Amino acid sequence: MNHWLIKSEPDVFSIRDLAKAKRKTTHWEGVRNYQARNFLRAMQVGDRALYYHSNATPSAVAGIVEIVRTAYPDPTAWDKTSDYHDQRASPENPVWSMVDVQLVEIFQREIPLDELRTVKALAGMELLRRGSRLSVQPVTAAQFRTIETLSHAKIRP
DNA sequence: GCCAACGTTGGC
DNA sequence: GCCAACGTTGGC
Repeated sequence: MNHWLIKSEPDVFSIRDLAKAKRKTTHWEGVRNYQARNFLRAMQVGDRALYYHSNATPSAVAGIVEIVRTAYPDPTAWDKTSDYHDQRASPENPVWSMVDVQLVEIFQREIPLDELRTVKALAGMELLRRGSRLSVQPVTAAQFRTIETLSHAKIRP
């Protein structure tokens, strides 16, 4: 099982929106970066991902989701009315992929970015790299566990 | 709203 | 293949 981190702007689709969705599941559409797409394609059913709120106050890891369907064509790519429309895409040549994710847990306590930066065990995280903007990225099992544990801590460190 | 860092595009 | 111009991401 692999671990991941996926970003969403809460103004667009927050983890609470996911909690309200049918079966607490959504299509992870709109990824338009090749590196991120390739990580989507590497996801397996049962993999877990940290749900990160970007462009938020504060930006933070907000919870955990599980991959419940592996990558398949993202139809918003050839939908002219979609914000995610891409000229090059068509049903015959989808170009972009999405997976389905299901809510596992909303953290009792979100872990803000500035706190993540203080945790030694997380020093190698892609998210924390200067200038990093990758919206789908792998995390190690140890990094995943560290963040999960922080979210359950009763007292702020 | 600003702007640094990044990815993509397209001229050459 | 280089690289300048451009558009986007995302922290602040």
